[in-house]
Amino acid sequence: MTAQAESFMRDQIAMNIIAKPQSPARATIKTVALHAGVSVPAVSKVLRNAYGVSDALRQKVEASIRELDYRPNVAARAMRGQTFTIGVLLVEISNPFLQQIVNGLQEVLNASNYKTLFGIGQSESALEASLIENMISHQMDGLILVAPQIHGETLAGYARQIPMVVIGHHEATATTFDTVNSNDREGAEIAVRALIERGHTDIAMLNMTREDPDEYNVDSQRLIGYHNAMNKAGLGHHARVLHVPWNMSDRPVAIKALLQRLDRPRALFCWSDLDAVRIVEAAQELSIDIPDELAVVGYDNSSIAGMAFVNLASIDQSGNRIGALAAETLLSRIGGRKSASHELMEPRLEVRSSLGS
Amino acid sequence: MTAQAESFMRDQIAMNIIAKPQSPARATIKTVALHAGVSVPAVSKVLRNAYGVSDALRQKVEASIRELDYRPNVAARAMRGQTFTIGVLLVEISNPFLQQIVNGLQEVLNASNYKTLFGIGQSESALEASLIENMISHQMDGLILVAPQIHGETLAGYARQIPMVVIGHHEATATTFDTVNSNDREGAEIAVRALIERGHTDIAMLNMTREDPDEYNVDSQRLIGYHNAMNKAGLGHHARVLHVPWNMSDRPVAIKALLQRLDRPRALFCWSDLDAVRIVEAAQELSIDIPDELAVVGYDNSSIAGMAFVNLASIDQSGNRIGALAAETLLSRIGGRKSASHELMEPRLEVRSSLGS
DNA sequence: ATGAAAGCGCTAACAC
DNA sequence: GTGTTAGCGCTTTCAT
Repeated sequence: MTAQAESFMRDQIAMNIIAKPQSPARATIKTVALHAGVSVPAVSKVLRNAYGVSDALRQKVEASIRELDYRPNVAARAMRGQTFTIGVLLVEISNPFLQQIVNGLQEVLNASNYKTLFGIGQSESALEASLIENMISHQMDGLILVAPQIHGETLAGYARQIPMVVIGHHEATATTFDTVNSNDREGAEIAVRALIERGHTDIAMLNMTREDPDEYNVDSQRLIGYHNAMNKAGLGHHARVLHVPWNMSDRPVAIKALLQRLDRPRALFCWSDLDAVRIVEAAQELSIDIPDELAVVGYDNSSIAGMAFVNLASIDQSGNRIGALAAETLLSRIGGRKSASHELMEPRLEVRSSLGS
Repeated sequence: MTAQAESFMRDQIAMNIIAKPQSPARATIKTVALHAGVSVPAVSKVLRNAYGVSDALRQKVEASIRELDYRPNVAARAMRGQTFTIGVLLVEISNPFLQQIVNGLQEVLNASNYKTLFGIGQSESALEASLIENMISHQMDGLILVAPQIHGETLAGYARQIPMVVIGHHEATATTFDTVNSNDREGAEIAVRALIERGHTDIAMLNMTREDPDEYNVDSQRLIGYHNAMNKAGLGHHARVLHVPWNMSDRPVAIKALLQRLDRPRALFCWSDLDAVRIVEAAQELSIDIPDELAVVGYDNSSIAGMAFVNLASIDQSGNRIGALAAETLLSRIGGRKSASHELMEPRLEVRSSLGS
C-alpha cells in the first residue's frame, strides 16, 4: 500500500469515527426549503399557518416535511416566536390531591397545541424559584404554579415576564396573574360545622407546619376557616391547633404521640388526608375508637380515605376541575386577555363513618 | 400649554404605555459586556469557566453579572452549546413507587449543575413519544425515561440523538443507551417462593393488563419470575394468571369480583401494591380472612402496605437508589462514556402478616 | 489573554 | 404570494 493510500484510509476511518455516531443530521427548515424548491420563510409560513400562502406552495412544502420527517427545533423557535410549551411547577408530587390537578391540567393542555413540562419543587422555595426562572429562560409560553411556597410580590415579578396562573394561592387582589382556588376557608368551616352539628365542642385542628406561613397559603386559609366556625358557634375558647413537624419519615410517630397525650381532643379536623389517615391508623393501634372516642374529618377526599378500612370523612375539592380550569385560564391569558381572573370553587363534605352520627 | 408641549406630553405618555408593562428588559450577555467594558465572547468564557481568562477580567465580569442580575438565556444557549437541562419522562405519577424514583433522581440532579424538567406520559405511548421528541427539540442535554411504553428499537432511535438512560425496561443488550432496573424476575420468584415455603400450592398471579405486552416491561419480567418459581417447585400445572382491566375507576370493582369467583385461589402474588391493597380491602368487605383464607404478597412496598390496617407483605425495590443511580449513570454518559451500562438491583421481601406463617 | 466575525434555526419586516 | 434581508442571544473559530 502506498503512503498516499494509507493516508487516505486513515482519513476514511477518522471520518467514520466522527461521522458514524451522529445520526443522519436532523432536517432543518433549510433542508425542507431546498427539498421543496422554495425559500426558508415560505416554509416558516406554512408551519405557522400564516396568512398568504398558495395552496400549491403549501402542498409542496408539506410533502417535503413528511418526506424528510422534519420537526421544527423548539430551541430555535424560542429565540423569535413561541415554543408551544407550558411549564407547570408542582410543589411536590406525593400528595395524591396534586395528581388530580395534574390530570385536569393534562386533559385540557394535551388537547391544545401546547406541550407540558413539569418542575417538581420538593417543597423548597429556593428550588421552586430556580425552576421558574429556568422555565422563563426556556422561553415557555406560559406558567402554571401549583401551591408555590413563594411570596406574592415575587410571583408578581415573574408574572411580568410570562403569562401565569397560580393554583392554591389565595391572592384575589393580584392584577398581573390569575388564580384558581378551592374555597379553603369555607371547606374548613363545613368540616368543623359538621362536627359541631353532631354535638362536639372539644374540636381541635391538626395543621401543617411551615417555617414561614403566609396568609395566601391554603393551610392558612383552612386555619382561618376553623377559627371562624368555632367562633360562630361560641366555641372560640375551646379552639386548639396541633402541629407535627413537616418531615416525611418521623411524622407518623409524631402523630401517634399526639393521640397519647392526656389532653387528646374528642374531635379532630385535619388539614390533609395525609395526616388524617395516619390518625386513623394510630387510633386503631392505640385502641381508640373512631368515631366514638375520636371523630375525624380530613381534607382532599383522596382515594385512600374511601377505602373500607379507613372510612374517613373528608372535604372534597375536585382537583380535576381546578386543574382543567387553570389550564383554560392560562390559554385565554396567552390568547391576549389582560384583566386578572380569580376563580373560587366550592368544596363539599364527603360524609363517612369517622364523622360519627 | 403650547402645542409643542402637548405633543411632547402625549409622546411621553405613549412611551410609558408601551414601556411600562414590559419589565426593565432582561439583561443579555451584550448588556453585561457593555457594562463591564469587555467583549461578548469574554463574558461567555467567564460564564462557562472556559480556559484563558485573566483574574482581572473575571472579577469585572462577575461584578457586572451580579449588578445586572444577569442569567443566561437557555433558549439561546440551546442553539450552540448545552442547556444544562435534563428531561425525565414518567409513565404516570399516581403510583407511589414512581415518587421514590423521582426523589432519587432529584437528589443527584439537584446537586449537579443541571435542572430537571419532567414529562408525564399518562400511560399513552403516543403522548410519551411526543414528549420525548419535544425534549430533544428543546436541546436538552440528556434524558431519563421511567418505564416507557415504547419499543426498544424506537428507544434506540432516540438514543442516537441524545444521551439516554432507561429505568424499568429490561433490555440489557442495548448498546446505545443505559438501563437501570430492579431484578423483577427475581423479585417475583422471591415472593412466590415465600408462599410456597409456607405450604401453599394454589398460588395465582394478578398481573397488569396491557394491549401490547413486551418482554422488556417489568410486568412481563414478573410474570416470567412467577412461572419460574412455580415450575421449579413442580407446581407448573397449578399456575394461573388473573387480569383486571387497566382502568382506574372500575378497577376496584373488578378486583372485588375476582374474590367472589368460586375458583378463588388460596394465595395471590400481585404485580403491584396498587392492586394488592384493593385485594386486602375487598377481602375484608367479603369477610375473607387474610392470611388464613387468602395469603397475599404485593410489589413495591409502598407506604400504605405498611399501615396498621393493611399489613401487606411486599417486594421492596428501593426506588430511591434506582433513581439516584440512573441520574449518576446519565451524568457519566453526558460526561463522555460511550459503552453501555446495564445495572440490576436486587429486591427483597418485606415480611408482613398477609403472608401467613 | 482578548476581541472580531460567523453562524446555530428560526421568524418578522419589508421589498417585489 | 413569494423571496430578500436582518437579527434573536449565545458559542466557536480564528486573528491579534
